[in-house]
Amino acid sequence: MENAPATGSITLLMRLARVVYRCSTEELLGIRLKELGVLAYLRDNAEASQQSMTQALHFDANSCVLVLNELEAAGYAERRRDASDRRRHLVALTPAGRRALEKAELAQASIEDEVLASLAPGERAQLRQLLAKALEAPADQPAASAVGT
Amino acid sequence: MENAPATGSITLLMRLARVVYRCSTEELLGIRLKELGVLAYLRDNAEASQQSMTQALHFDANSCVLVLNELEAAGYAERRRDASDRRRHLVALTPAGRRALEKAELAQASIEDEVLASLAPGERAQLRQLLAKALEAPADQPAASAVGT
DNA sequence: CAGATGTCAGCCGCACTGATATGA
DNA sequence: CTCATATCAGTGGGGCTGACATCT
Repeated sequence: MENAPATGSITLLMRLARVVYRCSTEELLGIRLKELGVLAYLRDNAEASQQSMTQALHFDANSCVLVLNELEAAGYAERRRDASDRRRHLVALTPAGRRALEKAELAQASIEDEVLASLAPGERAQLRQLLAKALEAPADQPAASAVGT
Repeated sequence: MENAPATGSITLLMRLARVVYRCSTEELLGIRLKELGVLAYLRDNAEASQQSMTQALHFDANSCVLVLNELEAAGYAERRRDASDRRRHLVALTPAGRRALEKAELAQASIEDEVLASLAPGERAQLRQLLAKALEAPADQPAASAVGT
């Protein structure tokens, strides 16, 4: 009988996330883990607005601003006004940012190698696909604002 | 050629973790997400020492103490001295704790249902297995204490 | 005017560090 | 004395909320 819930996926995910977070130090990556995520997004989405970033990365708008402040100060990203809508900032990766990203991803690969040490290469690829697919969804609905106060 | 790194598993994992964290409010679960993890561990490991908890859950020792303080105050867990080694506390789930856990896991299941909405049931099971397997490993080695200073 | 976008200040929860107490 | 276990206080980061400025 399977009335033993055996620990939900969410709990497992958060455990793994803690392990990853702990291992992903700035010393190893060169930049912070959050910054890596932003830079990776900028590589694939040049000229992105900050709003699209926050949605795609599931970031808080404020976190986004703060990270971009750091990235811009470090010379890794640039904010430019959108000429067609001057409320917006278009964010772009700089060459230095690209280099920092590549370096960070190299370090991250070896971290991933340890964290996922017990998974075979095929399993890691599978995990990656599943994560990517899960994130493709509009999975943000707080699910029960109707639960109420 | 695949020189497009296409966003690492770690980055994806942290993104999903943010989504999960955001959705897993105390209002929905009845308890905090961290507490749920601890209660779930206690269900499967009665009479566990706090040290074994921190290792298994990848928790900080201090976080562990704080969570147990809350759980004990709420009447969901109990700390007892180990008679054979009086330095240790043996932590046990109370009946109330079990009920809170079951309620929380029910809520968590529906959260999981939304977060993983774009995954088919089989894929969710697969994801769960992969996460569990990844956590089975001694994947904690900081990987480069030799890098630093 | 309302609405959208981005920025900033402040609060809270969480992880980590270092110091302390107790017991083996 | 040492080591292990647990506890606590303090610090740094991350995420969130609310107020504000700018622009459509």
